[in-house]
Formats: sequence, C-alpha cells, structure tokens
Amino acid sequence: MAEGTGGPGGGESLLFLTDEQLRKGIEAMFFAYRGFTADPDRILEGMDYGRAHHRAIHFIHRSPGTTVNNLLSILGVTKQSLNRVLRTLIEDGMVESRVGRQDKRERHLVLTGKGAALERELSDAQRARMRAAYRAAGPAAVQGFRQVLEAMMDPDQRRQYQTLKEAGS
Amino acid sequence: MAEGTGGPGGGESLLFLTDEQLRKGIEAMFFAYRGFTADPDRILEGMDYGRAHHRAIHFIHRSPGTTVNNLLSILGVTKQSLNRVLRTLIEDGMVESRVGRQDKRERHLVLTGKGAALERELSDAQRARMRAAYRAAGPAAVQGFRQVLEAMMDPDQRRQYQTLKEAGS
DNA sequence: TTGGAAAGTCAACAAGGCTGACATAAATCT
DNA sequence: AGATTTATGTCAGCCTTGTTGACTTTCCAA
Repeated sequence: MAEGTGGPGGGESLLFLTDEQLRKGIEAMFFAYRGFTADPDRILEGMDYGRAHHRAIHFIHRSPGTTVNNLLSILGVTKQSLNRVLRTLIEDGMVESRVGRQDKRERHLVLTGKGAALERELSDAQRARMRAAYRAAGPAAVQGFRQVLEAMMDPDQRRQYQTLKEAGS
Repeated sequence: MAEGTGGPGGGESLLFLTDEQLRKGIEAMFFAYRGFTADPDRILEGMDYGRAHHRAIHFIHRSPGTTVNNLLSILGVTKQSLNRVLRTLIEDGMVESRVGRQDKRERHLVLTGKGAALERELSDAQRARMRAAYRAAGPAAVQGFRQVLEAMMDPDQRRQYQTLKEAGS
C-alpha cells in the first residue's frame, strides 16, 4: 500500500485503470461539475440570465474584442443559440458589439463596465470554490487534475484550451 | 521556474493559487466536461434519449433496486423531470419498476437485459475515454484529479459520492 | 382511522440546445 | 463589374430537460 505506483516487476501498476477506478472518476466528474457550476448558477438565477450567458461573458472577458465566429467555435453552439444570448447581453448593456475596422463584416465583442462587474462577481464565486479545492488538495494534486482534464478533451477542444492558456498573462 | 512547488522559506509555494492558475482550472473543467459527455451523447442522439436518460441508467445500474426517491436525491432534479425520463425508459423496456415488498409505495428500479446492454454500450464509450486520459496522465495525476474533484463538490454531493464509492466492489 | 409520506400524473412554462430559410453587408475572386 | 463567399443577424419552429403548482392514489404508522 505504500507504493501507489509500484508493482511487481518494476513496471507501473495498472490498478488505476480498472473499471472500478474509472467508474469513480466518471462519478467524480458528474458530482464535481455540479459544484463547479453551482455558485454562478445561484448568482444568475432570478436575473434573467443562465449558464449560457455566463459562458459568453467569461470568454468575452477572456478574449476582449473576439469576433462572434471565434466565440462560436469556442462555445461549440450554433449562431442562433449564441445570438439569442448575445442580443440580451447587448440590450442590457453588458456587452458592446463593435464593427471591425479592417473587416467591417466582423463584430468585435467587449464587456462594458457593467458587464465586467458581473463577470467579476461570477468569476469571484467560481474561483473561490476552485481555490478552496486547490488548497485542500495541494499543488501536486492540482497538477494531476489539470493533466487528466487535458487528456480528456477532444483534440479540437484541447487546441482551443491550449490557445487560451498560452494567451494568459 | 524549475521548482513548481518550491518557494522561499521552506513553506509550500502558493503560486498554484493565483487567479491565473484558477482560471486555467475553470477552463479545463469546461472543455473537459464537453469531452466527458461527448461519446455517450453521440450514441444517444437519434435514439430518442438524451443525457438525462444516460444519468438515470447509470445510477440504476450502479445501485440496482434503488428507489425513485433515492435516485431523485442523487440526480438532483425534480420528480417530474425524472418521471418523464423514467416513463420512457420503462415503456421502452429498459428499466423495470418493481413495487416494494416491505413498503409497497416505493418503486424499486432495475435495468432489464436490454437496459443493461445500453448501459454497457454507454459506459464502455465513456470509460474508454477516461481510460485513455488516465493512461496518458499516469497514476499520480489520477490521484490528484480525484482529490481536486472531491474537494470541489458540495458537501451533500460529496456524501453521495462517498457512499457510492464505498459501495463499489 | 386519520395524517402524512411516497409515488404518479397533468398542465404550463422557461432555458437553451437544434435546424432551416432568408437578409444584408462586406470582402474576395473571376 | 459581376458573381461568389463570408460574417452576421433574424424569424420560425422544434426538442430536451429543467422548473412550479395542483391533484390523486396508495399505504405505512401513530
């Protein structure tokens, strides 16, 4: 029990690949994702917005001036779905849609002050939970957490994620 | 840069708790969850079922003979929502609803052979992705992955998860 | 025997996915 | 210049899956 990775013959144990272990991981993802979205959901409920608005706000904050098409490919929804969400955010003065300077067909999306304030409220809540989880689990666990999640993504999604990750400060 | 966990003064570095690191974790959860559900979603699409059916099937398989109320508390939805899903599964001969012997108000839910076959198809697909991710990341990463996810859950959810985890073979 | 819990059902509604069709402006190709 | 493609927006309608509220039936337990 002392060696988590040890096994007979010097190779790594494959005990962590049993169906039982995999099932635990699957259920952990299910329950954890509920926690992951719980706090923003609570904030958004009753203010006419939902998870879809949160996602749009998050990625507009993340990549200010992004185009509609770019946002579409990150979120993986149809333009009709995104448009419904964007329209309300623009109407409510959360997001500004600027006509592109080089390519005037494009709309560049940025958060307004009001939008940025909501983004902060949402991400503060979500980060607080993530911070508590990170702190409880420790830095080594966090590294493993991110490794497994990255390996779980579809290649396209991983590329999107890597691009955003590198774009970070 | 060489020491990920090292820091001045012998204490653990808290660099893994920066907003930037937390943001990466948040986005990793978002993209990974898409991958997590992608394969079952693909199987279910066009066969009249959705994610809600998958979840019901999973937890009925997991705890055969579970009651509707128990399933309700695990899934965290209303009985009306669950009922709609259960009704179709029962009509289609995927799930059997047995009147309780001690308490005849209760319905005990079990998968039929057909339901078990669908469960196997769905969980095989989901496990395959999870297995690939686990293998790519390695056992130490997997341990960290599970630690962070557990820490991210709401206390109620964590209790549910722990109960299921211990019930495993 | 009566109160309340467990389960089921009906109705109505909302969010947020989807498809298809169509409009417009701008860029780009021939 | 004219045709085509691209980016975006919009209307209409559909589906799944969540919600609330009201009501019934069954049946355990005090």
